[in-house]
Amino acid sequence: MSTVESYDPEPSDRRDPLIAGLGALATGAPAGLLDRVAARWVRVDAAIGDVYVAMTDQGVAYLRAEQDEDEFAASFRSRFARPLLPGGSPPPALVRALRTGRAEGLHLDLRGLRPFEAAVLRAAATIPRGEIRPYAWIAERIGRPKAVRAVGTALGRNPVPLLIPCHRVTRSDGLIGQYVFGMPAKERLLRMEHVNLDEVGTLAAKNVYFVGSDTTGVVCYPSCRDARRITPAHWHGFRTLGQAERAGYRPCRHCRPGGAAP
DNA sequence: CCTAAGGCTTAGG
DNA sequence: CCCTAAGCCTTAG
Repeated sequence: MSTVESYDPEPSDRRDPLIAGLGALATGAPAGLLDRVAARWVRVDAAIGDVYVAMTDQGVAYLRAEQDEDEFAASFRSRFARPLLPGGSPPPALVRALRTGRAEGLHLDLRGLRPFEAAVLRAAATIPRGEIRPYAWIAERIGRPKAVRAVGTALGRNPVPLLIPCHRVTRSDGLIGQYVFGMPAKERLLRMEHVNLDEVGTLAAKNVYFVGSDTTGVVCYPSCRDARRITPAHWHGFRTLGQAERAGYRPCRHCRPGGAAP
């Protein structure tokens, strides 16, 4: 910190770096220091209703749909050791992200996450709007194929839901799965993003979890944008990825069923 | 530091 | 089809 470096200690301070450091803190704080320490909260109208959002100087750090600012502050403090101050009006980029569901380019402050959690969220962030992937897909992608349940736990702790679209992660058996804001909200969000949940359900009822085209020999998750273009005459459903592969299909490079590496 | 319990799951019986 | 327990990261104790 420039304050500490530029501080000219009194002779008596010279031997003790701690005293010198404390002294530096006592001299004038530079403008902006407060915002490097404190977070600011704002309220934004999101697709699921009003949410509270905390931002640091690095970006958006926390988003929750609490009842009021006190409740939000309490949940923020139970997780972050940093003061929370009122932040005025929300940045346009944030408002846009929460209204459109497109968070590209928005800065997030994800410091403090465990490496596993960070990996899970990074994978979740790659799921395009309008598509869904299973929890097991994330587990595969991050190289922990059996940590499926831990993936759910990590997503449940997503500090910035909506911005990192954990609602696009659903169960392998075709059910929606749990969600921080509740299952109904998850379903509403997905329908809003034009995920055809009715089709997903219909297929699941028939034990179809993968679909392929016999012209391209490519197999996809049903919600994959490429799967939605398969001509009915060439459409084939599969229960497992293995069955599709045995039939000569290879995983789609876009939705990467099974979590295949790039 | 260690153990236990529990969570936005899933495969297998 | 329902039920169980494996499996694994976190956190509470």
